[in-house]
Amino acid sequence: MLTLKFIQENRAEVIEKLKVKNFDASAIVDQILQKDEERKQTQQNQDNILSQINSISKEIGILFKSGKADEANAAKEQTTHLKEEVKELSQNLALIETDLQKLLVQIPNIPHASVPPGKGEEDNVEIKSGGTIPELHENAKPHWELTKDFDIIDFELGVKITGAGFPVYKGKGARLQRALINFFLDENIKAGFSEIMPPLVVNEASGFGTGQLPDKEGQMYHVGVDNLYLIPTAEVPVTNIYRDVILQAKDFPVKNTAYSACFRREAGSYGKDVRGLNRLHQFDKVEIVALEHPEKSYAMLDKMVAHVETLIQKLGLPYRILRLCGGDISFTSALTYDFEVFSAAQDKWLEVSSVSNFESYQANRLKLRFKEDGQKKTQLAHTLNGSALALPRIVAAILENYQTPDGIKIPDVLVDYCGFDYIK
RNA sequence: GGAGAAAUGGCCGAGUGGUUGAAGGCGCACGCUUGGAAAGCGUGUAUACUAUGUGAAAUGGUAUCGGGGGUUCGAAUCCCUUUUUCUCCGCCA
Repeated sequence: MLTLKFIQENRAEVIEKLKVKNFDASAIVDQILQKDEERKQTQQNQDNILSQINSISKEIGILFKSGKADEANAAKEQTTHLKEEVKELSQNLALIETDLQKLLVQIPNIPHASVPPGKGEEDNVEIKSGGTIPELHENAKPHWELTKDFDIIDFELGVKITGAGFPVYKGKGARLQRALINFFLDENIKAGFSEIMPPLVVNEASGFGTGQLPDKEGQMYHVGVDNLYLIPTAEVPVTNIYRDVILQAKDFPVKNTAYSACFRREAGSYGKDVRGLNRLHQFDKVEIVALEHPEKSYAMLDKMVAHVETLIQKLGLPYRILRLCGGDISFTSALTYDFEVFSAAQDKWLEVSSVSNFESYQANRLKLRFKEDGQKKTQLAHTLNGSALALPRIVAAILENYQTPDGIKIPDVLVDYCGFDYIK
């Protein structure tokens, strides 16, 4: 979330810039500013009274020590009405603070100046493309037929065991999966990210820290008995490593990568692009997460985008990079680049990565701060993350684009990881 | 799952109702000392909100001793609750 201070000092700018995200912040910003005034007033009153009580208490202590019990007992009575006042004020203050919090959480992150205006995905701006779209043979098939023909991914079996959207990877299909995970992790490590194996379930505080809670609650699987959530992305546990942490400026950049299974309920998205591997409830993804100094976070974003691009290039897939418009960018992001690969048999672009700079929006929720050398003041760090990469659609594109009349050719970089060069 | 013990600052560790944001030590920073270093000496060393205020600073108030709640004029200290850790028992990949 945005900091109160920022909203106070940049009221007009906040409202103006959020228009790019098609969000009218004016009413809510005013409510926030008003609530905060209330909060300050109430807290000042409370602090004053507490201060009085504290000093009376000290006196009482001294009186008792010097044997003046009578005077001490008399002093006690002074505090009774003060205590009542404090009780009321603190209850009030708690209410005001929850209200304020609820309001603050409703304001999306400010989009970066380069975010194009727009309503939806049709307004995203293509900034780069690469690779060549293959010419497929006559009998080319979409991946959901290929997976069946070669018996490498079994969707029906997943339905039996769990439900729709939980495929079972078999034989070379499973092996390809593992190969991709290892390939991505190794490449990320070479690019300076250090590997993390995080928990796959997180608590409420972590869900809040990265912005999934409270608003996207319905998108996560919830383990009710223990009040835990299955992670929708490794971003959640990995970024939360740094919740309530104060770094030194010299610690930057912090770069982590993690493979995890990801779980998404995808409530409300049935019926649209859900065939085969296009949209799953459980899928594998390798994530990169970076923490950076505010002055350097956009340079880091560029590096991350360039790195993700090399992964796709090494796999030999046709791709394009989009700068998301205000209508398509996420609530918490300031600037996002999406990567899409072209899946030839479906004749369709599939999103395989989303690389974002959240600036201090997540950091504020996380209380992730840093200190400049020798400075006492803390500042919020910037957080960034991206997929590098999400597997299912990469697999879909590999299967479709690399299919030949003789079977599916494995991209060169994966052959050693797979231990085979064709799926026949 | 059952029984017991514990949780204090960057770390170790004292502290069972009264000027305790918290002894002492370590670490760290700065200064003195030195040809330089070590040792020694001195000073400093949490976070948030807030008031006054500044070029920067500084000073005051409030809160925080795992989390939440309570008792009390006053809580690190007493009570309740919750989480985590350790030990023992049970179960188990």
